[in-house]
Amino acid sequence: MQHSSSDVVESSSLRKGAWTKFEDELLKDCIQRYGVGKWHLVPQRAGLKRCRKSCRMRWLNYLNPNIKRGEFSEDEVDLMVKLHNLLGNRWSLIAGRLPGRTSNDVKNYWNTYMRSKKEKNKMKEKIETMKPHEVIKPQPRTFSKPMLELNKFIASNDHSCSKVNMNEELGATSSGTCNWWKTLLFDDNEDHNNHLCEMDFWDDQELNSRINSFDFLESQTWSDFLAQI
DNA sequence: AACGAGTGCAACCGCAGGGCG
DNA sequence: CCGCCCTGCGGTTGCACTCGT
Repeated sequence: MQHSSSDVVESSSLRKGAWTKFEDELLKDCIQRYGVGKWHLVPQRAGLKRCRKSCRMRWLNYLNPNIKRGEFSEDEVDLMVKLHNLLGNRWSLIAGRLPGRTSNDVKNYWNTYMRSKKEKNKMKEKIETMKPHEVIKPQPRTFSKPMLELNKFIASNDHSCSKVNMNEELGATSSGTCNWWKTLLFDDNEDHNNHLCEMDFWDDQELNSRINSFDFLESQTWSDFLAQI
């Protein structure tokens, strides 16, 4: 993909780095006067020596009055984790379901969150490797069954399975048989195979609490949810 | 007080995709 | 259909700040 000619022109003699208060004021004034959009016109209209991308980013991630500041609440983190399990690194989509949060916020938070989580896992791993009698099980290198089931689900275009259906399915197979949706109950998607092994140790209470954490799907079907996305 | 490591987040960069002539 | 332009997204970087030694 070639860069547009405007990008090349913009890159010369333009300011970079941190925004000053004065620049912020100019940008705010411009947005208030002309509204959001037409970013290629914003630097000229505002009298800013910044590229259009920089202006857009500054507005969307910082100056926009709808942005919520401060730490993420437990609910927000919870929802973020679930959405990430469903959508992957689609930060803008995830941010779209977290009112007042920007994709940059979500992405930054997630990277921090994942970093601390990985370190925790490393520590856990270290402790586990200290066991003198450990037996190392070979890990399957192919797709796990749940992922294959998910593919079938997507291919079949039957997205009508609601939380109720999931619970019914759980009731039928809670004894350890893998169901594709179970992988969505994890807090990350780092390694499904490891999770599947981990799942075998869940008791019914743990499994039910994971299922019930899907309350945000209570009133909608999967097709509703996917359609919204 | 000084310094280095760690952390959080603003900002940049490259690219993909859609609209339009 | 093709090429150009614009917009927006996601990965990455860099810097300021905090904290521990």
